Order: sequence, then C-alpha cells, then structure tokens
Amino acid sequence: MEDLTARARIRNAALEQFATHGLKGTTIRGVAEAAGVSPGLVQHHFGSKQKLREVCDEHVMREIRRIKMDALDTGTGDPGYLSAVVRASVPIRRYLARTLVEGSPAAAKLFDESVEFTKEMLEAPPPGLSKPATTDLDAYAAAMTSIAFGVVALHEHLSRALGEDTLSAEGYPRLAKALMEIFTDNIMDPDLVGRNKEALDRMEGGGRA
Amino acid sequence: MEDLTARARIRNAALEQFATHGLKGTTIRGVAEAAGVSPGLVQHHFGSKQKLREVCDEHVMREIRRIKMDALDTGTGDPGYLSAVVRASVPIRRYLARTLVEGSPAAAKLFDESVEFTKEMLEAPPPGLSKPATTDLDAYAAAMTSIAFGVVALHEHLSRALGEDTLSAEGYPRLAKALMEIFTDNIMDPDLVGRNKEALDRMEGGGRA
DNA sequence: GTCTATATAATGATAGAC
DNA sequence: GTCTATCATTATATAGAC
Repeated sequence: MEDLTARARIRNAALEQFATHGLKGTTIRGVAEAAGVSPGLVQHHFGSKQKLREVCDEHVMREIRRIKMDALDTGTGDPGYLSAVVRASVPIRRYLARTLVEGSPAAAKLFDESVEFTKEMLEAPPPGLSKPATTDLDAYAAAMTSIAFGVVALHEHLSRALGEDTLSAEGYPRLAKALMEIFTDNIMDPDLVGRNKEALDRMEGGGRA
Repeated sequence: MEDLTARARIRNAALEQFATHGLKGTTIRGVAEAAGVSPGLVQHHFGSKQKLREVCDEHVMREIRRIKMDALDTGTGDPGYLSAVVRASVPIRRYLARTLVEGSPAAAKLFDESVEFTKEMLEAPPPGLSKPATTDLDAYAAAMTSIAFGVVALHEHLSRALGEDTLSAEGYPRLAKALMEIFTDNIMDPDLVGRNKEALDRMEGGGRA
C-alpha cells in the first residue's frame, strides 16, 4: 500500500490536505511535507496548485462514478449515486464534503448528474420502489439528492452528535437506519401537512426571504 | 439601512466575505475594500482576523437563536431551530453554510443545540406531531437536523438544479414542499425497507468503511 | 526524478500622522 | 476614528544543480 509512485503519494496527500484545510488553506508546502517530498517536486509533477486541485477533483468524481457503475453492473439493486457516495473511501468523502460547499465545476457536475439519475430512477422505479406522489419531480429528486449529500457534507457534526464517525462502517448504518425511519414513519398529521403546505404557498406568493 | 457605524459595516462586509471566500480565502484587505474603508481601520476595530471571524460567528449564531426564540414566543407552532435557520437572512444562511463545513466552535454548538432541541420536541411532540417509531431517538433527531442544515449547506447546488435560489422566498417553498412529500409518501415497499435494514445491520457487524 | 535556492507577490499586523 | 506607510511572514512559482 506504500509503494506508490511519488506522484500518486503527492495526490493522495493533496486530497487529504484539501479535505482538511480547504482550497485556500492548503499549501504546496503542506502537501509536500505530508507526502514526504520537497515543494519543488510537487510543482514539478503538477505545475501549479490550481492544476493539483483539478487533478484531485477529477480523481474524486471519477472514483464515485466508478463505484456507481460497479454497483449497477453487479446488479445489487443499488440505487446508484447515493450509495456510491456512501461506499467511497473516507478520504474521498471528506474531500467531497469540502468541495461541495467550496464549489468546483467537477462537484457541481456530479451533483447535477446525481439529481438527474435520481429523477430517472423515480420515473421508472425498480422493484420495491413506487413512484412518488408529487407534482414537482425535479424538486423531489433534488431534495433527495440533497439529503444524501448533506449527511456527507455535515458528517463532522453528525459524528460529534452521535459519538461515532458516521463515515465509518460502524457509524454509518446507524445514521442510515434513522434516515429510513424518517422516510417510513409519518409523524406529521395530515392536517398539519395541509396547513404547512398552505403556509408555504402563501410564502411563495408575497413573502419575504 | 446604510447609515451604520463603520464597525457594523465592516462586520457585515466580513460576513459576506467569509460566506463567499471562506476563512482562509477572506483577507483583511478584501473586507476593507468591500466595506469602503482602509485595512488599518479593520485592524483598529477588530484587532485581528481571527477576532473578526469570532465576532461574525457569534453574531450569526445569536441571530439564529433570536429568531428561534421569537418564533416560540409568538406561539406560531414553529418547530424552533429548523425554521429559525430558514427564516434567517440570506447572508446569515450563506455564512452558516460555509461555517458548518469549515468548522467553528460556535457552529458546532448551534448544531448540537439543534439536535438536542429536536430530540426534546420529538419526546414531547406538539399538537399535530406524533412520537417517531424509533429505538434510536438520538440518531433520529440528528438525522432530522442534518436534513434541515444540509439544504442550507448545499443551497448553491439545489439552486442550480432547480433554476431558482432556494434561499429566496420563491425558491424555498418549492424545496420545502418536496421535502414534506418525501417525509409523507412512502415510496419504499415494507419488504425493501426490511431488506435494507438487514443489510445495514450486517454492515454494522463486520463490513468495511 | 528529485532537490535546493531564489525571485516575486500577497497577507496579517504594527506604528504613527491627521 | 480613520488613514498611509511599512515590516515580517508566508505563499506560489521558477531556475538550475545533482
């Protein structure tokens, strides 16, 4: 596991640094130190910090797509992107969490793809799933995607609140079961649902931000 | 609205800069320029960049708590933190989105408070709400909180996917209605739910991350 | 491929004039 | 209170030795 080329070690170190310190907070020097090489070598291999970040971006998004396609190919009944995000390695998910909020073209594309994929799945549901009762499937699919990516983006807070790492094989199932319970039990009275929808409609009309 | 003290204008400009560029990406010079003052004046009023950020943090969290208490006092049947986050001004929510992922003691405290508040609400549900059917109320409350904060954290992606700003009075109701539909319709067969839970239990046992 | 040395730019922070 | 000038630090990026 440690006999990687220097280039690969640098990229992995950069992945971790970008995930921890963000785009601006990550330095060539920091990456070099974490990878056990000189700052000059980082420049030699990747040219610039911006280029290094693009390589990391593409690697992360490609990895998530790869896992998604694997799951679809092996026919595990896997819902696709959502579980691909879940199955990705911890560094990949930590990187994704940061990048989703800092913003990057690659992360935006992945999110959009995921919304589109979810929408298609809801339009032609696989066995065990039925079509949602909504007049706004775009919003429905986007909201679902947001929930799946949101628990990754906020994993640090969730882990602290639950006392265990929700990116780990121990903590994640606990979180996923809770999410499934939220989706399956109906704790809101139909009456309350109706009133809330009316309130939202009023807001859509002439409310404030 | 524009006859604020220079100190307040600087803080508001800093709020916006931190939300847009993050902690490391924000510069004293950038804040000064946005506020229309000299960099020296920023230092004079706040001493250091770190101190400026702490002031912004505290201001944002205090504002969200204030809105929460207002909603509870006026007895609108408001669920508390969740809608407080929603009702906060756009700059406040943009700042919160960034800070939730970059991490700060103040944001962590707000999240933890929100989980605790949600848990207490679920233990003694107000009219219209019933107790959730879960054996893990902590995870249930944390997951609910994560959904509410998650749509704020990912508002940029949601807005792009939906073609309108989900932090605005037009875009938000659309998203909220979709979320309510997700909570109220049950698109998963009980059979599939059972199988998924079993799969999660197996993962909890001896799976990988 | 890998390193050291260095040029150049940007940033946080201080000092002092007005 | 507000500004300009300046310092010390740290960053990216380049050049060239090994």
